[in-house]
Amino acid sequence: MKKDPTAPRPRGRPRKFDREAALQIAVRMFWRRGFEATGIQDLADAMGLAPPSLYAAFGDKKTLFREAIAAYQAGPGAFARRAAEDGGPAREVIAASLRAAAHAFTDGEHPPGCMVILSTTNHGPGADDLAAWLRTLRTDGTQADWTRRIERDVADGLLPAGTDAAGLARFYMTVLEGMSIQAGDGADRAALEAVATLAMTAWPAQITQSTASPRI
Amino acid sequence: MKKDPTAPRPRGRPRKFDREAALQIAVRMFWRRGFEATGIQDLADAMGLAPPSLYAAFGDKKTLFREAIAAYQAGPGAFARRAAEDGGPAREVIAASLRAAAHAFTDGEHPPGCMVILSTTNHGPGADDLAAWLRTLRTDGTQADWTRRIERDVADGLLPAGTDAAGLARFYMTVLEGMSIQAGDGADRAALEAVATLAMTAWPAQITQSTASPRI
DNA sequence: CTTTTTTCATAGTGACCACTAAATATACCA
DNA sequence: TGGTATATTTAGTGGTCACTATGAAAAAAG
Repeated sequence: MKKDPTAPRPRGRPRKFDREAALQIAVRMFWRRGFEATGIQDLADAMGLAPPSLYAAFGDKKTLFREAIAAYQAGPGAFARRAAEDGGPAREVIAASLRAAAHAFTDGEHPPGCMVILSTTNHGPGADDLAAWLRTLRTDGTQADWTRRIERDVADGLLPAGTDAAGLARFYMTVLEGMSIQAGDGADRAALEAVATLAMTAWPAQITQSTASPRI
Repeated sequence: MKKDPTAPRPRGRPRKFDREAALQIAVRMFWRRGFEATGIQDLADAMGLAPPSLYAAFGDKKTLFREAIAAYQAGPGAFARRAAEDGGPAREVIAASLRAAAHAFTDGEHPPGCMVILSTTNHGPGADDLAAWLRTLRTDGTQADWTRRIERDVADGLLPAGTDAAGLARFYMTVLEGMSIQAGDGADRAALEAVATLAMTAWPAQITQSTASPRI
């Protein structure tokens, strides 16, 4: 991902700002204020550039916002994906995600809460498309992934047959979404961890490992 | 609350619109789009008035917003207060609140979710005061009320000594806040009721009525 | 050197924002 | 009927919005 020092330099005048650093500034502003309340002028000022340089580097405001969301998901918002990578049972994955969220939402280095959950909860008609896109990131992303993991555990006999996988996944997504608002309202790390722990006590009775059919 | 027909009519030219109906329109617009994404022009158009009439009747935008929040709390947002009025144990009050929320958030007559939770989650620097006010409505309102009820149940012996009342109240507020986002994302009434039911399974083991000291 | 390519800073564009000055209309009251 | 008080309509105010036309500056290529 680093740039190749042997690569030929581009032809024109080199830009005098760090595009990646400027993108991180956009992430933080959109994260804290949302899409509509963040102005191009605010972004350009914080990045130390004039608006034309911003437009040349990132395109229009919606394009920049989409890239900022992608950068969030690849960086500070990667906690859920990382928690899912070990491929363990759904209960472990979700518990780890909520714990990681409690940590990430209160790390002091970033705005509180999850950018995907918070940054278009309010929007005018001009941002309906962005709001719909973020909604699919929530429901077809994390929540659908959790649903599939729970279904797999039911198939494996780890959870009772008849378990409402979609409902269970929605409950934990609801908790994650609420934790984002709580973080914005000032809840500290211990408070969010307590919320996560309490939420996990709602998990259905697991079938003991001895009676469950092992996964191949 | 109805106007007295024997009261003398006011002196000047009577206004030709229904102030209460106009306020309800403002409630719905602020509820759906939030404070900043709702324009005075949009409000005036929807109410069928010109901006000066709106300013004469309601004052500036922030004042109208505050009145809209008050109207929401007195009307569609009164479900939590109503659920609390019977004065029963905290578990019943909170369970009833979540059930009522699942119903209210999906009644089809109003925007989805809770206005107090949703309408300033994104805001620019110009609305910091409104956002802070709504935060106090959440944390010092419903959440603090639930905390006091849980503390009372602990004192009454209904819940184990050492129960983290503030943490338990925060957990259920987190669920309520998440339900608001889920409602906006399209979760239907049955889905939200399932979330509420699942959340209540996290309630700590109650002490049986026979062993608990009765409330005077 | 000159030419080409890209970025830069200046200085705007029209559209919309919350909000209002001024004139007119409609009520009550003396 | 005239005076007063309030509401209404028209037509704006300055400010900010996202966005850009223009030309100078800075690099590589010839």
